[in-house]
Amino acid sequence: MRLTAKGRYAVTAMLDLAVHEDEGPISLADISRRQGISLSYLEQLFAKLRKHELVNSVRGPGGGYQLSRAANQIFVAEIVDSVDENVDATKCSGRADCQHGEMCLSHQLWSELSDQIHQFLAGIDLASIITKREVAQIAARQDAVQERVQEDIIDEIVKIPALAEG
Amino acid sequence: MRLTAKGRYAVTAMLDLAVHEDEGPISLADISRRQGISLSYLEQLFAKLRKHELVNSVRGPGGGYQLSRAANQIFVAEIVDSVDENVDATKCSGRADCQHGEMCLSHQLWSELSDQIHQFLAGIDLASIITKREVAQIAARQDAVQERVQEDIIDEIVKIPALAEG
DNA sequence: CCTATTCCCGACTATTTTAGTCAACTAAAT
DNA sequence: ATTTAGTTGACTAAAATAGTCGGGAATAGG
Repeated sequence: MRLTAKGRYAVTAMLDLAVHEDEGPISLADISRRQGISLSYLEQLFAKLRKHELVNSVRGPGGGYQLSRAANQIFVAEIVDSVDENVDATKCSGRADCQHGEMCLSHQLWSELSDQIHQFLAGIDLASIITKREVAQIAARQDAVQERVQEDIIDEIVKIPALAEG
Repeated sequence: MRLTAKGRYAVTAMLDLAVHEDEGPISLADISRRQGISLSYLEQLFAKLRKHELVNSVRGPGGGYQLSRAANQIFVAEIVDSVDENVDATKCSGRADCQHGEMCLSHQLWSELSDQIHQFLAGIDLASIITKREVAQIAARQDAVQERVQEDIIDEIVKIPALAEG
């Protein structure tokens, strides 16, 4: 799981779509103007969002993009994953200098951490972000999530194979 | 909050320090060898970790780096923040095209999300990652024992004449 | 049909970040 | 003194990010 400005742009744009959901298709030009993201860059991002079926497109005058599902069925993790195209995965599987295990340990520790962040973002949908804008509500709900997630990560970490000597 | 390979390297290196905590100062050369990170790149990362007082340095032969605090007092979020040097903050504070508010809404939504991720990582310390893993090793060993016992029982069962099929 | 709008697509480019190199230097231990 | 190892800064190659450009193709309205 990577978190960069690219993902933020995508989530921002999707939030814009969700907010203006009832106005019919929203053109990228509108999003560009409202969110301060260049049109061409939005085109690249939406090509990926469309490929991952998070949005539908409508061509022609009055056309634009719409959410492919209800806003409460689209989760932040999906959006970030769509535009980040994460390729690397474990990164040390099958590598020679990973044989003595210590390196794999760290990789896996990070991987588990990353998975937990992913789960965290997989639990947050666009609608909940928009409708529950009161900070206290969001914070309270996510504290509960956070607690569970932290227990989970410990559970996952204890499954990691033994560490080689220093 | 950004999550990239850079932060992963830093966390990996800090985990290495924590694991070998009782061996005195750990040289970057050791970490480089064990974790497969280039020495010079580690130097850059540790310059920042040192600046943020997450590690202490010891010069000369037998020198190296040590955690500046107990491993259970060093949290993943601190490490990531140290090497990422996040500068941008709100990014739209005081900008002209943010006057009509809509852009600021999205920025703020993302900002809140980002804060939650940060809080999540701020709750995970190095020690909890490592100590729980040791518990796991014991558990894994016991699992292995239990497995063998079960196999033995099955071996015995198949030898019972009454169960032999015609 | 024509035309404006808008998505669609690929190639291209500039900037920034990542990751790493190199070299010279300082501190300390033997 | 010599060796080990941190400290610093300048430099570079490669990748990702962010954006540009130019042409398409679909479609609504006239």
